[in-house]
Amino acid sequence: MKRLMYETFLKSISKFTTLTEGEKLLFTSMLDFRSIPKKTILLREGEICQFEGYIQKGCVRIFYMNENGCEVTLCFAVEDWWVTDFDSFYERKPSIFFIETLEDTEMYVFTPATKEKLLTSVPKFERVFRLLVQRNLSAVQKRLVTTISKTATERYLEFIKMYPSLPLRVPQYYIASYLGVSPTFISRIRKRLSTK
Amino acid sequence: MKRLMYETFLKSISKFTTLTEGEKLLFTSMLDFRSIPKKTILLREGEICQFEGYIQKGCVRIFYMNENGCEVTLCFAVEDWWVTDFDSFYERKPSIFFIETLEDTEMYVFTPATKEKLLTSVPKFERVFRLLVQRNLSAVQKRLVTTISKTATERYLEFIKMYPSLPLRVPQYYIASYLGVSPTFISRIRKRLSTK
DNA sequence: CGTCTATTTGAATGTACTCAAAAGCGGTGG
DNA sequence: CCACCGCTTTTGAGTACATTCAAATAGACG
Repeated sequence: MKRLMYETFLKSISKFTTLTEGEKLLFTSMLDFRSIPKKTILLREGEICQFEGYIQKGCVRIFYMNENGCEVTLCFAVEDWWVTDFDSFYERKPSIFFIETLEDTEMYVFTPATKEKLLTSVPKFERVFRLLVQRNLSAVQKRLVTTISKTATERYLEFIKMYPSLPLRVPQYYIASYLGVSPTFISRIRKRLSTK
Repeated sequence: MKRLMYETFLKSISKFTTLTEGEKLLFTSMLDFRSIPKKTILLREGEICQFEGYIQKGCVRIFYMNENGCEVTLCFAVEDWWVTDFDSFYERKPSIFFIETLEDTEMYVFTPATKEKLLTSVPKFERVFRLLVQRNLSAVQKRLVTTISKTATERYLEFIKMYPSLPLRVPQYYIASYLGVSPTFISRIRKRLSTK
């Protein structure tokens, strides 16, 4: 019963390692299920992030808010993605980010305590999460390079190619804040592209 | 004798874990020492990265070269930093980056084989390197946010505050390519700042 | 249907870029 | 010691990409 719920989840972990039935049980027993309505703030700047979540269903974004109240979307996370502020969650530091749901969302979450327990009881998971973080790092590195060296139009095209479903799921101005472009200009980009 | 050479190195690892003498010996025995002249290319785009290096002395940069031959400096690494292309080194994939020395450099390096051996023989190191990668990720995330939301002048000021010694060590146009600004414009920024 | 939110459009502006030329700087050899 | 060469930085003029502000339009939802 419960095993079924975790199916996609365990499949996603199995990309990195092979788990015994016992380890699978241990893993899933550490997780809390949470169902969260749209537009809920899960973490505020200054708070210490208390969760590392695997998204079963829904959509979440991490964003930074600068002095002027201007937002930068660090990332979107949808089904089969992990979401947390690593720096805050693992180092117990106040976060500089906000995390909010953009849709009704279902997540399996670790707390710092359950995550630590998992890692110490099955060291194999250290490796799994190291690999996850490495992939994340590599993705952010590539995005940084793109942000620096491409025009807004190129970045927009790359974005819709990489995440074709997101423009249908989230407001356009969030995509603007992800690409580092004003909402106005996203609109003009789309217009230019559609007339060609 | 040899122990002394590794002193700063072991101190840097000890921030993350406590090591027994045996573990220290194992660790250091896995490392190769390399002395590399200035302006040596250590990794080319398309190659698989064969090293993960700890910089004892010198300066290295990782950069991306786009279609037009335009460079983006992903990062500079100096004393007490690690340098590798994670994605390429760990996943055995052709790199999209170049790595080159900017000064005569001394490094302790792992190969994929020695690194893997270290990780399997002392699982504790999985954690150490997970933490290192997490910090790296967190730094790149912050930089992405800065790159998106701040002006070139603000980014320049932030850079020299964070790395006061680098402008004295590396040519200005490398800093430009790190900040995502033309060399011409860095010059103008400096002029404007100096006349105020 | 009305209200609230999101997107589009126009006009004016600004930030940063390109290109080309000049100046500065450092090393090497005559 | 100076002259020359190559490399880096500076400067000027013109331009492009993207922003801001304000107003108009379009969509979504009760």
